Amino acid sequence: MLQNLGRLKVFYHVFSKGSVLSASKILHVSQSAVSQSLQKLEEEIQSQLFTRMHKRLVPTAAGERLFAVVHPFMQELAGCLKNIKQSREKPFGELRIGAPVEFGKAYFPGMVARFREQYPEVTFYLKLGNPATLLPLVETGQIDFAFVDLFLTQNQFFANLDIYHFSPVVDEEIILACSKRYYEKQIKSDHSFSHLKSQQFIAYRHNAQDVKNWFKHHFNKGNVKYDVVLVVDSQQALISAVKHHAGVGIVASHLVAKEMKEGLIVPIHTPKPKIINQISLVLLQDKVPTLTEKIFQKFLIEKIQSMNLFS
Amino acid sequence: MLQNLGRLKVFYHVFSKGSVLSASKILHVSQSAVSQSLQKLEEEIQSQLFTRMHKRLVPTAAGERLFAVVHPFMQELAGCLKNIKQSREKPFGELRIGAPVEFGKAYFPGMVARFREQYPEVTFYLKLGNPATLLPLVETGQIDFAFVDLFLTQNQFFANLDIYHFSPVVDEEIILACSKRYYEKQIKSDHSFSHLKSQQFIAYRHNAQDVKNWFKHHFNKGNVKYDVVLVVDSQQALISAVKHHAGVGIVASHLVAKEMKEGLIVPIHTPKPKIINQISLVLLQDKVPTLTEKIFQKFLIEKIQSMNLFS
DNA sequence: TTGTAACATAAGCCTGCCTTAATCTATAGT
DNA sequence: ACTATAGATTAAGGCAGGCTTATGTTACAA
Repeated sequence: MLQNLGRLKVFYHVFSKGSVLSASKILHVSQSAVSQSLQKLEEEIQSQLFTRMHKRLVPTAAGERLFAVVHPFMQELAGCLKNIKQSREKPFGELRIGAPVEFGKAYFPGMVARFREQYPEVTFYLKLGNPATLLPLVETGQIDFAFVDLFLTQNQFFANLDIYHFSPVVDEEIILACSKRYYEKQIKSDHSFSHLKSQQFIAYRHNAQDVKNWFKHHFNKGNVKYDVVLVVDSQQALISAVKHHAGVGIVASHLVAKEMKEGLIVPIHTPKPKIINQISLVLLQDKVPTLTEKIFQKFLIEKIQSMNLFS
Repeated sequence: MLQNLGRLKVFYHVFSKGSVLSASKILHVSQSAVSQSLQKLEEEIQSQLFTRMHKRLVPTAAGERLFAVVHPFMQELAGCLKNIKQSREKPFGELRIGAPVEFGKAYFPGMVARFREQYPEVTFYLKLGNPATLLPLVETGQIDFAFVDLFLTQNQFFANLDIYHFSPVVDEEIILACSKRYYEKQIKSDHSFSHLKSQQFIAYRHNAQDVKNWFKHHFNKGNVKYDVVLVVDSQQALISAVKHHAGVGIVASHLVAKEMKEGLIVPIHTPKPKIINQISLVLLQDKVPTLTEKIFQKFLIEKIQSMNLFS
């Protein structure tokens, strides 16, 4: 490896201009400085880079070879620095964002599209997943920030949560729901634990973690085996199953607001307060957000809150 | 443009190792020096490149972007320097060579093949042309050296011939020749100027510069208009034309040695000494030849001379 | 609580880069 | 032929900037 990269810059300009003097003007140093730098470089790689002709430097094969490497780099570097610089003045570049699957699927494409209307130079990388997958990505800088919901996975253990900064974005009401027909046939207004625990459940995992969480909250009962009749990978699928009377399931209330109004889907309440699933923006505690990040976060939060999920 | 490229090297290692300390070990400087360099760099581009976490640096988007440019460059640079270095120890890389058309066509392919058997890491770029095109390429470093013959174009004017170094490689005997049948029918042993100048000529240019040079040498007569019946672009074509009794033409004697021995082609002599076309190796006066160049030049000259063009 | 590991900061030294000035040399101009 | 000029190299010395040592800070482990 070369010990002094700075001399490559001198070489680059000398090669480009074919002259020490004009290079020295570009570099704002004396021609002597350029001459000396160049000699040091040649000494270092122990090869002539130019043959000295009167008032002119003619590149040797080694010089040509080196320039072929340095030239494109200088171009790219200049472009890269320009990008970094201009992303301080106006949003620019790729934003790498994590989000829960439902949240991401439901809101992100539209948000991104609308944001890009305003800031067309911003591109996106969207990683969907649960906190267990997203937080490590935030920690290692593989994504810039993430949205996470804490309910469905709230009982999982995360070490070092204090390296993150959480800011609540929106609250979802989490309910246990079933179709009206299922309710009338199976629930019959009996909201006791012993009755409810024997229902047929639609869950997101085979272990029914979401269901367990719901019962833990409402009855303070854990470690119960529930009858999971269907495992789904999305709330939309769950809602569809519920509509078809397949059983009861956990869902964000705003996603079934219409169905509840029409009486197709019925929430199952208990005396305990509602479960609120807090969706938070999470970023590294010490990270100074870039302009692009700040603007997009502001944009996204405003849009989401203006949608008023409880309406 | 970045003012201090050296700091990129520090950045590169810090990014690679994700740690100031381990970068400092690689760079053989103190941990503090690395820390300071990095801060200077961030200051210079006015963007954070890493978010500082406890005992760890996590790259930001800007850092990732910069690394994406610097990383491939460092790889290529290392490779390039390795190449340059090893081309000091054994022949390596591309040789860019100029040669006269005939000379190049006749000898080069075989030479290159045989050389590459011995030094397979050497590749070639061969530019065929006359001195008027080759010398400027040597001067501007676009080819490393060239072989030129001076006879056919000897009367052309070249400025600054003293920036080149010429070393004779081989002497060709240049003759005026025709077929035996043409000789017996048209020349009839009359080698006088007045008789010869009225023959039918095969030449390499419309202006018959080669023919003019021959008459200038043998009779000291210039500025005569000759009857050029055929213009060819190669000695092989000229030889073919001569064999078919089309007229007389200038050719290197060794190219028609066999035909002369068999009596098919006849040279036209005069009392003046033979014309010797000296083929020289030409390189820039001040250029220190690389190992690859020296070895190939030696190889080529030995091969050519061992062929003994006058045999 | 203490110890430790890793990064940041402070202060001063010293290397190495840059400047100025002189020298060299090929070309242009008279 | 003589001089002037322009561009490169060489030499010497000043000084900025990078490096080192020492200290501060902080989170994690024991």
